[in-house]
Amino acid sequence: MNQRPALSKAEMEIARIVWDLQTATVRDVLESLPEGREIDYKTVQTFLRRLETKGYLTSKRSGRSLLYTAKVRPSQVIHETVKDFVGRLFDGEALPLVEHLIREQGLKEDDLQQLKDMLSHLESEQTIPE
Amino acid sequence: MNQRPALSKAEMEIARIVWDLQTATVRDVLESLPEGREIDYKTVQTFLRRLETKGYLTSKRSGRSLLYTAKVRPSQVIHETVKDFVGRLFDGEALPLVEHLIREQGLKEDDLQQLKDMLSHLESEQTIPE
DNA sequence: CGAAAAGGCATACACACGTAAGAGATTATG
DNA sequence: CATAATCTCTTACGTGTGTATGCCTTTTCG
Repeated sequence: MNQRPALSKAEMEIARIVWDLQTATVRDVLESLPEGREIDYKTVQTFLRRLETKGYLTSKRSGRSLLYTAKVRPSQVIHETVKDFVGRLFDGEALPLVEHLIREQGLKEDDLQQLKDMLSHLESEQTIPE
Repeated sequence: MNQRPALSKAEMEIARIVWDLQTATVRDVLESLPEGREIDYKTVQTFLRRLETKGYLTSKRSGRSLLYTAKVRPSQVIHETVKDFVGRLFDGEALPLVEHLIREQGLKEDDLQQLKDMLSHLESEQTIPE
């Protein structure tokens, strides 16, 4: 079904920036790095090239520089990544992870309320016909 | 706070088996590998040794072989791992991940019900004082 | 008893990763 | 225009990762 090689942590970090910018040059990405994340122009360049090689991005020349954009839908990549994660840490069971998130990771009052709302809504949309 | 080097995927796989067995020899782990996961005795041995070096397990000699057990609470490791994951993929926001899990990953009717129950329960325990 | 089995410890080895330097081309600037 | 700044492309390099081999010792079994 899929079969691009998996993204490493740093690659994911860079990919997310490109997704966010929609289309970006090496420099764009470099400048969008969060405060304090000091990494060389050349390094960013390497990551973008690798992301293209791995099939996650495509590039198009624009003047003397390259414009990178997503080749695979970000949501797709996220989906796969989460799935793999759940698989490896929770035996593929999503519920225990949700449970964990609610109990032990920062879900606040507000979030809980939103979550409840979401669940009620689901109830009405129930059995969404494809 | 923490500061063991992170676990790699394969290391996590092995660690989880040890946690599950509570205490395990190389051979125990080898035999607890899931169907189809063919990996050499020596390889398992290497992983266990690395897990010890990284500070996740300790070993105690028993006869001629070594018994490995958790040195850090599994829940702790899970917690850190999930946190890192949420950090890298969802900007540290747990809610979007929960949302994702509900919408796109296998949460079924049943799970949703359980989830709702859990939420109502939380309501009663509410505002747990630190 | 002597060979095979089972262990440990040390070492290996190819490929992935994070990070970048070097070389060469193009563009901008004092 | 000569020099500095930017870019790309290629190559590098230490460390991590997945998977094991080698060698040595202690058990076990035919």
